Amino acid sequence: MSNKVAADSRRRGTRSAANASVNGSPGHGIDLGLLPSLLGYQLRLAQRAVFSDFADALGELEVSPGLFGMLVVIEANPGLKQSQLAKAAHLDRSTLVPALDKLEARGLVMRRASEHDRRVNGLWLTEPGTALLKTLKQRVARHEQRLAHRLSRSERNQLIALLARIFPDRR
Amino acid sequence: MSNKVAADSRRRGTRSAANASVNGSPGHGIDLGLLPSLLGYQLRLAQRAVFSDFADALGELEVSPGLFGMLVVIEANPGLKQSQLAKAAHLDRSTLVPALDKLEARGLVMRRASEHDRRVNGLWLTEPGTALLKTLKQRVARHEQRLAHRLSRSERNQLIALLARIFPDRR
DNA sequence: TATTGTTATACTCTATAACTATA
DNA sequence: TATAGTTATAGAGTATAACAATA
Repeated sequence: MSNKVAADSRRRGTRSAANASVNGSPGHGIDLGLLPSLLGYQLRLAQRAVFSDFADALGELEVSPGLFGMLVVIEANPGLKQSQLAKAAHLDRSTLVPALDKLEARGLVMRRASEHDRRVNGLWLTEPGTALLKTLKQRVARHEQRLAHRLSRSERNQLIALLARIFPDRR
Repeated sequence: MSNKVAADSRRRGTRSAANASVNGSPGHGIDLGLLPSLLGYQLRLAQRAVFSDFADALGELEVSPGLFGMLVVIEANPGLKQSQLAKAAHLDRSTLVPALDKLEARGLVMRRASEHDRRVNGLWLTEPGTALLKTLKQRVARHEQRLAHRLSRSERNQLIALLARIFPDRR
């Protein structure tokens, strides 16, 4: 059976066994088969590494990548409504509620009912929210540097460009 | 404040507003600020797209990327023990238990107690498990093709290589 | 009727701690 | 004592369905 895997790999112009030792793959002697040749697999590992490093970088500030993104988007679009933020974050509007509750409870974000349409909550950063975000951005910048320290700037830019091209149109 | 973001972007040699319209970013007119210039953000979006396409590709077979990976590794390492599979999959050994329960309940995988050390379960694919995995691999190959249809083969290979280089040594 | 925010609920994925049976 | 597998439990993160207020 593993010759079948090898055959598949040969056809694709990759070699999984070789990959396994070249690849950042674990040194525990387990054969990962075709996994290292799969985009989805590499993406999952890379994201795991990135999230873990992000958490280290922000440390005691206790802001997840998702919450950081929300702060950035609110700052860039003061007064936007929850449903707009949900769409920008690719989240259901019900999913956003507890996240905003958290940000509001920490005094970083304000919901303010619209005067024109009283169904709507506009979202603003508070002054402490703006201040914290400034610090967060500095840490995130350092995190990005650390992450990509094995890549040249042009490789990093190319990586981002390649990633951005993968998305199916629908998403 | 958004001029600050722009300044950051300028310093980094990227332009987030331009990115936002070039990037597969949403057409809902919300400014994503510096997010599109961040590796972690692009990685998250790319992984979302990949997982969704993976699910479509495997459809009624109802096998997640994680379960697929386990089947591949068990096939490549017949008889490996649970703790080895957990390590290869970057999971706690307790996390593996319900996943294997599922695979065993579906008749795809067998746990067999070792004769040498009765604490150990060796893992094997069943005959139906091997047969299903063959089908899964075909679907995954098509999924990978579909995913990367905007990239040339060399771009795809380069993307995988760049991703593999991001990992911090520790992981 | 449709939209906005909310609640209740549930599902997936993951981890930690404590247990058991072995070694 | 240490290891392998298991259980109980909990915490993110996410979604769907139904609701109240408002348009």
